[in-house]
Amino acid sequence: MKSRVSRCPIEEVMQILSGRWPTLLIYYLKQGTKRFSDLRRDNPTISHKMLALELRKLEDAGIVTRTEFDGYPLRVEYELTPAGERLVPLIDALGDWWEATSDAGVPSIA
Amino acid sequence: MKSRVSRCPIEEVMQILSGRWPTLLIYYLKQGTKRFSDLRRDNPTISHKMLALELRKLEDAGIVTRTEFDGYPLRVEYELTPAGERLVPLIDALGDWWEATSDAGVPSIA
DNA sequence: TCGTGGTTACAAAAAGGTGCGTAATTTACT
DNA sequence: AGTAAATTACGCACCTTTTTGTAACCACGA
Repeated sequence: MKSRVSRCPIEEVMQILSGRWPTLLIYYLKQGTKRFSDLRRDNPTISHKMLALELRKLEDAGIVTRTEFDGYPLRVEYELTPAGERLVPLIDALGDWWEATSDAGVPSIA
Repeated sequence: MKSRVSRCPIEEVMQILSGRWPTLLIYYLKQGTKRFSDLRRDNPTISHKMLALELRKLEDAGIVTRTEFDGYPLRVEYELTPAGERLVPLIDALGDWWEATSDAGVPSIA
């Protein structure tokens, strides 16, 4: 999804949150500051390329901060911004909604 | 995104809502019952293949109902389920969040 | 030589677009 | 009256575009 079709804010958010990783990364980052390698350990199936790309996307969107500590082994920390923290409950609400609807069986009949 | 990496409900919702179309279709369907061709007119850049696929996905997820009226030119109507209507405010909240954070300028400095 | 946090190039996989076919009936034209 | 064409909501096959994975490389030190 490289370009937008409307100027709607909803489409813009979905452009950022779409895909497997963004919400998962936010989920792990709400536990606190994480380093690149921490996030790779948290979900081992992401490739380092994808992790780098997704983190950049979240950074550009103002959801995470990237802090580089220059030193010997080179250390970078990722953390949710205040805006990112405000996003967390909204994502959780989606998860809750899904749990509720799938618990209710087939909603098209009920 | 064909398979899941965890059993997390958030990942499951994102599997359904990811991409350009799902939220847009829900947006138009909250205006009321729509037919296939209505939805194509609402957003002209979707192909009929994509529209059919996305509608099936939303149907399987219990977000929309598909009602087939068999007749001469064949008529099918799509409508939000109660669960789908409960989802609408959550999506709107994401849009509002995005508007608020992007209005605030660059959040990484502010 | 390994670990850190990447970038780049190439390849594989997935997503998406295009156009054709379909069924049944109305309408349009001759 | 007979024929052709249009409508509706797709499914299917083929092909292009986009996304993602893989692997290699980088610098810097312990």
